[in-house]
Amino acid sequence: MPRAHARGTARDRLLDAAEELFVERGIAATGVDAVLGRAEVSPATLYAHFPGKDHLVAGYLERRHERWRATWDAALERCGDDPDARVLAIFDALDDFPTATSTRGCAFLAAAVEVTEPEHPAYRWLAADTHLLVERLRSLAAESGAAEPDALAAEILGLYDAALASRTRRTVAGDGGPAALPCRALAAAAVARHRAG
Amino acid sequence: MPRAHARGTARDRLLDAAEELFVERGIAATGVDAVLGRAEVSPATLYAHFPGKDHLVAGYLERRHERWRATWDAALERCGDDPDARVLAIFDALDDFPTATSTRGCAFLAAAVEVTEPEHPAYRWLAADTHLLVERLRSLAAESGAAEPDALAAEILGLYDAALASRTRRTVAGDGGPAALPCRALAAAAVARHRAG
DNA sequence: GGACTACTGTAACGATCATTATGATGAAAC
DNA sequence: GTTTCATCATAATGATCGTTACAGTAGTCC
Repeated sequence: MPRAHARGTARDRLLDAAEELFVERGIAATGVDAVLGRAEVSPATLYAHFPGKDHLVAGYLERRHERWRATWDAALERCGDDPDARVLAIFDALDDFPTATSTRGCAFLAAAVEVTEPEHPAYRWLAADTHLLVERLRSLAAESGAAEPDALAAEILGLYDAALASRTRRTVAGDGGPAALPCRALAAAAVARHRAG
Repeated sequence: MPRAHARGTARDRLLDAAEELFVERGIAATGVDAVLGRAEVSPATLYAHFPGKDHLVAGYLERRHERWRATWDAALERCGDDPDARVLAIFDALDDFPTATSTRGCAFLAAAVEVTEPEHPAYRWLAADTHLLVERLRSLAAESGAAEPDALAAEILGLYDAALASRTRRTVAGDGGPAALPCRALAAAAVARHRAG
């Protein structure tokens, strides 16, 4: 067993460091050396686990994608069978998600700014994030009795994106940022409206 | 007069090229050489106009900020004195804005991913974008008779951010993207609700 | 004990990239 | 006509950065 280090395996430490730094400073602005330093890992070990920086980026997004899915799953479990609560569970997950205090927006939309070529190994995870959100919200919207599940799903996703974008806006604008958006309440109203209409 | 070129002055061509490339491929991923090539400008000329790449980024964001403000102004003018239409004018401006067909989201939130240090000469324009949106929407919300102008402004800004985020989502997700969001109609409902409530 | 494994630290390599240097061109200003 | 100025094309410079190479160490397995 390769241990000896107090903070988990080298691979985990690399992904932890990559995630922290990529989210804070951006992917391109973060040198491999910075990741190695924070992870307390030597260069050879990084390249033993990943073919290159591109795949480290992909690994970071893959792990974050799975963590988000698990967080959302757990929030859904807590809702039991209440269809309305289940549609809104995405906002509970947003509060529960590790690094929920992040001052920057959606990590996948942020990565999409820097990873623009479909051949990039991380690109598939950008698509995976949107796919998960769209498909799951559509199912949940349908189960809640919405007449137009696609339209309700788009509204919920819009509120989700708005919540994350407002984090960035507050970060860059300081005091001049927007007021907090009551996403959950607005989403609940949307659910009711879509069932009534 | 220094002309001779069919596409405007060297400075304008530099900013045009920078804007196109930075929006398409990201700032860090775009080399100065690529900007020079598209602008048909020599390196010495670039550094005669800008102290460095950082200031070229700042110049690009400054010009885009002013263009957005002018587009919004024009949309407001067309609304005359109708307070409801004036709150919704931001969505008209979004349609009118040059490069409205952009497949990527808000250029300022995108730049905020890559420009994270407040000392960067472009940073102030990130803040300026949010300030303009927040302050102007707050004024317009108050003029529309909203009981809580800040809350209405936050909702409108949320719909604006949602509209731009969904562009990125559709780009990365292809067919699996979200349905189009009827932002203007949703915003109109929010305006009515805030006056009634 | 010896082979194996996961890892270390440091240094070098090679490519990329922002920036600077240089000398020349061509049109306007006086 | 000469000065001025914005511009050009090309090459060099210097720093950064991703990647590789190398020699060595500590613990596991048989």
